[in-house]
Amino acid sequence: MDSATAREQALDAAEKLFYGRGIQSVGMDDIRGASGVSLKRLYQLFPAKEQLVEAYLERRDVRWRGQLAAHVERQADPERRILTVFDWLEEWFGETDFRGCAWINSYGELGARSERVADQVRAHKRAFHDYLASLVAGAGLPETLTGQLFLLAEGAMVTAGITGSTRPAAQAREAVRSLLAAR
Amino acid sequence: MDSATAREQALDAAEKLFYGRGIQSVGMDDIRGASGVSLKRLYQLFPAKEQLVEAYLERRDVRWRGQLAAHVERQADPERRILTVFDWLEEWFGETDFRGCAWINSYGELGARSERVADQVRAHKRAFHDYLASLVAGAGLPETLTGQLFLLAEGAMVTAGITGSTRPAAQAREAVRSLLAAR
DNA sequence: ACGGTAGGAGAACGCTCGTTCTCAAGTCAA
DNA sequence: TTGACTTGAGAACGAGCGTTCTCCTACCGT
Repeated sequence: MDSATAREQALDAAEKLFYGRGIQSVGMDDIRGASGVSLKRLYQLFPAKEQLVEAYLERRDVRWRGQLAAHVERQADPERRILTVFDWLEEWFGETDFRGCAWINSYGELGARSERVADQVRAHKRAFHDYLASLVAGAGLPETLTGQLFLLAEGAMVTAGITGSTRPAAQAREAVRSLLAAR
Repeated sequence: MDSATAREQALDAAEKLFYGRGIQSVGMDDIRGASGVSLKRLYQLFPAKEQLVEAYLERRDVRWRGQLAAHVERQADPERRILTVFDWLEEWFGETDFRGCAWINSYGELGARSERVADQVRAHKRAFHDYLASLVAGAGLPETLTGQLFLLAEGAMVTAGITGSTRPAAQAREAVRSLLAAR
């Protein structure tokens, strides 16, 4: 097994376990067991657990935002695009292994102790916020809407994570519809 | 020192440390050091750490909702009351030791491992949701508004916690104003 | 004064887990 | 074939921490 695939397998296992059970309750030995990558190899690729955590969050960030953007881009109408964000959230919330927002959860777990993780969470949220801002600008809507959409999306993510329901997505989408109509 | 005050001091220390640094990174010995309550006494009062965590979350829940209600009740106008919720959030976000919502953070940390903690978080959020529902009903507004207010409040809490800014409260309040005006 | 109880300080125990080490097996160039 | 190198399996190490235990001191009723 070459380095690149070992790295991918390690990250696949890390993502599944960290996201599903929390970061602190998953040991490096669990990662080894789930990935088939030996401890020695793991520590060659990621000299400490924290770096594996960072790599996990970063890879997931790229994928998460990529999938959202791919879904939204299927819509041509600029105003529809905004609503489609919440359709995508609803699909995500419905996945069987959905357990809330990985970054919000990581922040709750490690935000107070690891400045690197806290920075990554802030960067991810800023990127999501900026993406919403681009959709708002693309629809010719006032900037002030961006923060409101963002809060509704964040509230939906955290609530869906805690309750296990997909309903917050629909509620947020209805709120967005009202906000759009009010203009 | 009698049992009741030892219990209060233990809970005071637990709340300060658990909320400020996260639950898992605070040891029972830290609680002893901060409270002045000996380990023996601590384990008489709370036979295991998990029960101290539960007592911390429960006491904070009662206080948090009590303070919110006390603040809101100073407003007579039913519609103003709804907006006042977000004024109170803004004050809370501005406290120097504010570090996000204790329940959202606890859920991120322990939700996957402790069913008791997860239940307490869900109960707290349900109680907050029901309180908002009572305000909405008191103002004669449609029920569907409740979930939207709730999502805005949750989004504001989580965003203020991550960014350290009070701004999400004002943004959420503006969104609520729009939603109220749209009726 | 004195025996008994409670409480405190902190050592001790046992487990988990991040990280490193050992050792044997496999690989490849010469 | 040989010898240097890499790798994997898993033991070992060391720290942190939840929990319990030991021992000593202080206080209480008689």
